[in-house]
Amino acid sequence: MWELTSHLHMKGGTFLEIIETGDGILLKNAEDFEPMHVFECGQCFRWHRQDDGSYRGVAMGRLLTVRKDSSSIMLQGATVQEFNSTWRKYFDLDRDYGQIKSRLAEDEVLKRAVEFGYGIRILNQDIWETLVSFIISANNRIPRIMRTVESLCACYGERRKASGAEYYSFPGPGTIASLSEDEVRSCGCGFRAPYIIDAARRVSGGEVDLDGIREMDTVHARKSLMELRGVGPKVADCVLLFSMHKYDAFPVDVWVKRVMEHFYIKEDAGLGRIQEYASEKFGNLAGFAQQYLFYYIRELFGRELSGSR
DNA sequence: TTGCAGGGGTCAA
DNA sequence: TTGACCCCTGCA
Repeated sequence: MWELTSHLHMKGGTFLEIIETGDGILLKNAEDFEPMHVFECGQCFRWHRQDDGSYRGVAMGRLLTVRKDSSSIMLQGATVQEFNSTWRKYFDLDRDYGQIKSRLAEDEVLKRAVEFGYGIRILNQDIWETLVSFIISANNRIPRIMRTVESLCACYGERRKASGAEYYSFPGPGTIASLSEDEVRSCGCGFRAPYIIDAARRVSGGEVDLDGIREMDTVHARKSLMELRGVGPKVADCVLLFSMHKYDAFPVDVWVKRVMEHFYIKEDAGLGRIQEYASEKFGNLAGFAQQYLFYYIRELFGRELSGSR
């Protein structure tokens, strides 16, 4: 049953049409949006593929199912109000990815990577959740990171209901600050448990202001994040890119290191050299380039090896 | 069945 | 620069 049409938004020369249906929001003409690419390019850990190919997840405290049919995207469980206040920004829908891709595709390697992961979008995720998730990601693999995050939410998140389904929010810094190391460890966090508790105490106590860090330039924001225990260059760059709109951040993990050495630098290179190279070559699109490259190299060579992040 | 090697960011020595 | 950290997977 279709209801109410229609909220029109300009986006890169085409109109994104937003239609409210009985059980969600339908986005027509949503270009450059492929749920599999968005949710499986390593930027998020609470989205799960369903048997019908849709993805269901909890983000920004809400349960949502995302489904793609031909050229439309269905956001099942969302209202127009939630779309405007939350999902539009979360899915970065006001950005013209077509333009970004054509600029990146001037480079031969990225041309292939962009063709492969054509529907990637960089999500604007909650900063606290992104910080904790990527502290957990250190020395870890994606399936285990997902299990650990779910376990933290199930044990210490808030239990909520939406359209008959139960789900758990991500526990806030105040909640985690009150937990013991054993309680956090028991969720599968391992040696990262003290880092997570330390971050929770400093954030909930006001010593660290995550929103304030987001307002800094990339260099200072990165430095501030790295003052947290368990946050090195890679974790800091992921937080910058996936929750703070710092699109010049270029997270370098083993896969990105491999792809940069193999295709560009042609020899072993340290982190500093790789980031310098990326910054010169991709500039303020470095973060986008990183996502296309990561998805491309991992899907081609890595998936059966590990699933690491 | 068991046990061991390997993977992966950050910290501390 | 290097080993330890926690846990899972793959393979003898």
